[in-house]
Amino acid sequence: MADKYQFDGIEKKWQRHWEEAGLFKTREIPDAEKYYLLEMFPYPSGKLHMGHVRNYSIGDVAARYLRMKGKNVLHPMGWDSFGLPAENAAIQNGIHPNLWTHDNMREMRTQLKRLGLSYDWDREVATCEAEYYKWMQWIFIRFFKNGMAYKKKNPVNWCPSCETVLANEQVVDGVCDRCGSTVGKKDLEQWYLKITDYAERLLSDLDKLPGWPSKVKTMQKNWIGRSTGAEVDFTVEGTDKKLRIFTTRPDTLFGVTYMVLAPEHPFVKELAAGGGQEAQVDAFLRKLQYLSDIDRTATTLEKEGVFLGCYAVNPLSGGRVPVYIANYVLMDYGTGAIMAVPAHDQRDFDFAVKYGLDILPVIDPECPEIDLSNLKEAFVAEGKLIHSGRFDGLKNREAIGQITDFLEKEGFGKKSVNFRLRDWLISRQRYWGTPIPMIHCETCGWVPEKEENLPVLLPTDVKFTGKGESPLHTSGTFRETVCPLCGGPAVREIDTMDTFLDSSWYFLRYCDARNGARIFEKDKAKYWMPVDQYIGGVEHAILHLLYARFFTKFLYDIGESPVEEPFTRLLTQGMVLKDGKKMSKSIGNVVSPEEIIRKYGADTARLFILFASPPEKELEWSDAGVEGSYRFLNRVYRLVDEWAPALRDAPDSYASVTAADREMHYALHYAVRKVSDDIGDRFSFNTAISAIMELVNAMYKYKEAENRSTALMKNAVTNLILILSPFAPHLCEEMWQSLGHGQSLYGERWPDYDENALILDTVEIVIQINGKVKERIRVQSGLDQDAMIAKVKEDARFEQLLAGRMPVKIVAVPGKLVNVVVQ
RNA sequence: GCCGGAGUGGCGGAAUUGGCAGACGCACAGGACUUAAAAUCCUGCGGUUCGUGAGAAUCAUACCGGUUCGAUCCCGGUCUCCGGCACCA
Repeated sequence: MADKYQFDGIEKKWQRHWEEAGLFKTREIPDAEKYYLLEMFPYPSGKLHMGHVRNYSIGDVAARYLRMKGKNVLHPMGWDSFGLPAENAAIQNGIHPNLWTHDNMREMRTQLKRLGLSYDWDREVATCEAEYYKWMQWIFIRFFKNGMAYKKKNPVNWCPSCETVLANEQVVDGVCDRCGSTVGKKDLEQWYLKITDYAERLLSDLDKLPGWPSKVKTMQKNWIGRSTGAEVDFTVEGTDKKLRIFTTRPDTLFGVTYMVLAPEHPFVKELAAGGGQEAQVDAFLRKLQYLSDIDRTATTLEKEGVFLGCYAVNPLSGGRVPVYIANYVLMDYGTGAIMAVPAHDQRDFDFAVKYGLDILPVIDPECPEIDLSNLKEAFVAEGKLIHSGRFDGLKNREAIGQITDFLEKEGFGKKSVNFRLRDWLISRQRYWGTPIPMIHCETCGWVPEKEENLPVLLPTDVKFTGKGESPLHTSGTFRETVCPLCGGPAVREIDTMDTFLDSSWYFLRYCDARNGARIFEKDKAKYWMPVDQYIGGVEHAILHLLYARFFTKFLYDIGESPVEEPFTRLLTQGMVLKDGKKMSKSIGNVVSPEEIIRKYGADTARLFILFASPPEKELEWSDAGVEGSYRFLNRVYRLVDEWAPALRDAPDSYASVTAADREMHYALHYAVRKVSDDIGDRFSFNTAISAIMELVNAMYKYKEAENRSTALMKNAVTNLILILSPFAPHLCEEMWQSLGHGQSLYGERWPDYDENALILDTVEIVIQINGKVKERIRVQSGLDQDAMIAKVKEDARFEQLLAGRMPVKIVAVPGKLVNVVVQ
């Protein structure tokens, strides 16, 4: 007998067997209960890391378990294969992104297969393939035709030396992180998706997702950021112009002492004209131009602004207030203009102090410690209205509604809801992404490509210089085309799509991945959707998961998606750490999955990564822990190896005769129940594995017992292999075969357990005095409270425990304990 | 600043949410096997005090308080760490 099991041969043998037998291919079977299990597909960076191993091991255990429970499980895999790294490789090493990406996909596919993951590879998708992005373009055109995609001029970060657009992350302290030049703004036409039209539904439908972690739902709620308030019109003195502002605090309207417009507000030029402040305004605007969006909106940036030279009139109080522009007001939230109430808003307060503007309290804190005539900071808590005309004396909470109603009645304003969520800027001045299938014609404007002409293929004759706009403009063949409407000369959009679009609907495509005629057959999507369980990193809690929900809702609205919410249950797995830190090349603490698999095998890698920590928590990598998991699998192997010959011809049924038999019988059924519950209900894989370890310990003990039953041992070994098989599938197949089975164990059903086996004749109960454990006694099981108390009173040690004190009260918990309360 | 989450042995974690705190594993120690080592098997393993000893007492789930017969779990406060958002009017 070999000391250690030969994992390498065993694992490769069964991986080949599964592939050749097509064991994990999935069809729609109308009568079977479906289960769609999905892990987030990877970006093909080239090598699998431990985070992938963890993510896909979690999913695979669930998939294998559910199949054995008789579910028709869809478990697909694919590639989020457009993106910047491929293009950087092209710029640096001259490798075409397409080649680089496909090499990486091949490499990683091999690694995934080496982990023994039970995917249906026939449904594999890669977002960079024309057969996939064709439908991405089709969706975009649907967005456009439904008025959900629009083009808008917007300032982007532009490096004058590199001649390229920069992402916000590439602008550090106002300079280009590649060449150090000062980054400026350039107005470019960019495509947007109107995700804000869905803000309300994206928010309220979170309540329909009880299977999501509340943490993720809260993050999405905050991101969408719904605020209710009012829009109010202020007239600009001496003109008929109305300045519309948004406020969540209409109760403070009488405390407005100035107004502020965003520097980009369309009225700025006009209002500044003739006010005598033109030069200052101009200088201020020029200064802001050189700030990146990130710096512009940083809280640390000092509030700054200039007087526009004009005044506005408060519709309620009739008061005349100066109009400013300032860096702390944003054009793309609300109306791009605010009323400033320094007494009750800290930002306005800071600004007012700096520029010597009036501070007028209109809410009385009714607190003697606060001196309203000399505020040190804005008062933002509750109170009663003062200096507010007819609304004086109202609680400010009530005043919000009453003042809003009054504004509406008088035509000065209206109720309003605002979201923090912005429309989704999807244009990327990049090559390796889905071409936006739009064409610009001088006479017809922006026109979508005809659907029968899709896909708009990415050209291959482009240069990767890292300079200029989108590399697509260097293609000699791509840009020039004809207008789909009028047939006149026209040019194609050269920007590509944000890759987050590609990953916003791949789960739908898996339902019918090879369909060349449609995005997917709706019947097939109807069979599989929604995804019953989605598993991935928490870093996607906001963007990816929000975008995927948005796409699903849109596709639902246009009659394509059968569901409104894509993912019923969500598991966000924790990070894999080494020495308390995230594994990273720069720290040099990366553990390579390849090496672990070479040294210990895939089964050990899977087992360890699931045993070391619950799935949602961070996982501290431990080489010693891996050794432990490896030892355990060897321990199982030796046990089965020793017994297999004797078990082949042993009978299946047995009677528990000895005490050891009864213990073994109990341990077996306990383990089956525990593992079933832990995998099926709780996704608590670490405790499932410890339950299997306990079973193995019990079996080692039992095999030394006198008069042990071979039939009982056969039952124990058989069930042990079955319940371990989701975690260590290769070893379990091998052991299953060694018992004389000719077929894969993945044709087997998950074992049942017998409730009766878990009922013991006697149970140990605890005697407590005042809640402290004093004694344990064995009583027959099933006793009611009175019988338990009687048993305790009979016990020889009871009087001794009381030590002469009188019981005041006795509490009994059936099957568990009796607590005697004494003075 | 605002919103979440978490603090349990030397370590990873368990206790399926009010009922025996520390399952299972790692590390460590002792024993068996071995010429020896590795591997394997068995045993022990939170702290303090008492006892030669089987054992007994007592403290212990970040800290302080509360509710309860009983709190790792519920409530109030404090501290620390982690995550998200961050001039959103």
